[in-house]
Amino acid sequence: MPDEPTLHNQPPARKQQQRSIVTQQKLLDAAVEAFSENGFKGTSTRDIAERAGVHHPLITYHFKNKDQLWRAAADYVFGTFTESLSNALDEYKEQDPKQRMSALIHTYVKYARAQPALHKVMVQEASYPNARLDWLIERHLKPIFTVTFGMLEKLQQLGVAVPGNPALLFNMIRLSSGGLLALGNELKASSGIDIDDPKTLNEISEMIVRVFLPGKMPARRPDSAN
Amino acid sequence: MPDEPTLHNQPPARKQQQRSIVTQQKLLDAAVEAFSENGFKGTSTRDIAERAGVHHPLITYHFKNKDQLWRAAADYVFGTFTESLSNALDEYKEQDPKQRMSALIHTYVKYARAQPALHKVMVQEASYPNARLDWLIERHLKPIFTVTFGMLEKLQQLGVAVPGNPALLFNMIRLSSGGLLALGNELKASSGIDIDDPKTLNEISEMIVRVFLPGKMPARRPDSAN
DNA sequence: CCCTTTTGGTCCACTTTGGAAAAAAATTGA
DNA sequence: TCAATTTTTTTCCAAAGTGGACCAAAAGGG
Repeated sequence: MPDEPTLHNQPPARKQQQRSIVTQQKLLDAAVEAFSENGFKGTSTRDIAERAGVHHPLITYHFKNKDQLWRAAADYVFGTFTESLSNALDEYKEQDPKQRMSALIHTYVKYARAQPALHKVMVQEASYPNARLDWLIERHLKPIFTVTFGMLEKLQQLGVAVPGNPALLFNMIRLSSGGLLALGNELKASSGIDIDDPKTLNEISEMIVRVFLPGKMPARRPDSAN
Repeated sequence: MPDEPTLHNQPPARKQQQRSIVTQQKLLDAAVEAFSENGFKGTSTRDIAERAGVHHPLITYHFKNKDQLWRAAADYVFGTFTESLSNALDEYKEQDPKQRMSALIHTYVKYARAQPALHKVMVQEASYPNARLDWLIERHLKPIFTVTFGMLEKLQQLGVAVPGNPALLFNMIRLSSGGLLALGNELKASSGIDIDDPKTLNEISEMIVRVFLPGKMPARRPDSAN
C-alpha cells in the first residue's frame, strides 16, 4: 500500500525516495497508536509527529491534513487485518468449515494482540455519529462482516455454531477476541490475565471456539465439499 | 451519593441547596458523556460545562478540578452499576445459581444500554498505563469481579457454565454484553443490530446465557441451598 | 433579615491547535 | 557531474482553547 505516494495522484515525475517511505510508515504507526489512545479529537498532529520522531509539518507534506492521516492509518490497520484473514482462509481452504472458522478466530486473536488499535479505534469512533465511522464501516467492516457472517450461518445449519441471530453471534465472537485484547492493561490488574503470555492467546481462541462453536462437524459426505 | 457536598469535608454550617444538587448532577451526566466520548485528555472542562448548560467555573466550585470531576463521574457510573447488580442479586436470592447469574447478565445488558460509558471509559483508560485506571480497578472493578468470579466457578463445578479459565470466561461475558452495547452506533450500520429495540436486549442476554451457561442445573437436593 | 451557599461574569497567563511558507538538504536521473 | 525534483528543516502565524483564580451579584436557609 505505501508503495506509491499516498497523496499525489498526479504522475510522479520521479520515483518516491526510500526515506520518504520510512517517514510515512513511522507516521502511520505513530498515528495508529495516538488515535487509538486518545481518539481523533484528543490527538494532535504534533503528538503524532513527536511519537514518530519527525517534524510535524511532514504530516502536511505526506498526508495533507489530520483527517487524511487518520484515513491512511485506518487503511493501514484494517487493510493488514483483512489480508491476515484472507491468508488464513486461503491456508485452510481444504479444511472443513469449523476448522476454517477456528483459523479465522485464531488469526483475529493474534492480530488483535499485535494491533489492539483494531478494536480501540472502533470504540472511539462509534462513540458518536461520525463521518469517519461511516467511512470505516463501508470501506472495511462490511466486506469482512458479510463473508464471516455467511460462514457462521452455514455453521449454524450444520449444528456446529450455537443457534440464534447470526449477526449477534458474530459480534460476540468479535468482542470476545478483539474487545478482550483491547483491555490489555486492565485485564492483568483486574483479573490476572496476562495477554503477553502466548499461552493466554491460545487459551482465548480455544475458549471462543469451545463456547461459540460447540458442535462437532457431521461426518463428511464424500461428494459435497462445502 | 450526591446527598452531601462532594468536595467540602468540613462540617457544612448550612445544608446543601437543591439547585446545587441539580447542578452537580448535570455536571456529572455531562462529564460521563464527554469523558466516554473523548477520553480524559480529549475532554475539556469547558466542553463539559457547555453540555451541562452551566458556567464552567462551577466545575471548580463543585469538584475542585478536572481530575476530581472525573473520579466523581466514575463513582457515579460504577456506583450505580454496582447497586443495580446487588439489587438484582437480592431479588433473585431464592433462585438457583443459574437463574441468579442470568439475572446478573440481564441487568448488565440493561445497564450497559442505558449507560454505555460503563465500557467506553474502561477502553479509554486502559489504553495506556494510568493512575485513574488503577484507581478504577481497585475501587470499583475488583469488588464486582471477585463476587461474579466466585459465582462462575461454582456454576462451572455444577456443569452449567462452560469449562476453562473462569477469569477469561467472566471477561468474555462482560464484553459480549457491555462491550457489544458500547458499539451501538456501529452495530446498526454494520450488522443491522438495533440496540434501541428492547427485543434486541433480550436477545442479547438470552444468547449470552445460552452460550456461556449451556448446562442445566442438576436436580436440586432438598438439603443444600447453595 | 442576616448570613451562607451558589452562581454569573470576567480575566488571566499560557499552551496548543492545524496549517502555511520558504529556505535548506538530500536524492534522483541523465 | 549537475540540474531538476523530492523531502526535510526551520520559522512563523492567527486563532482557539487550556485550567483555574477572583469577586460581585443573586438565591436560599434559618
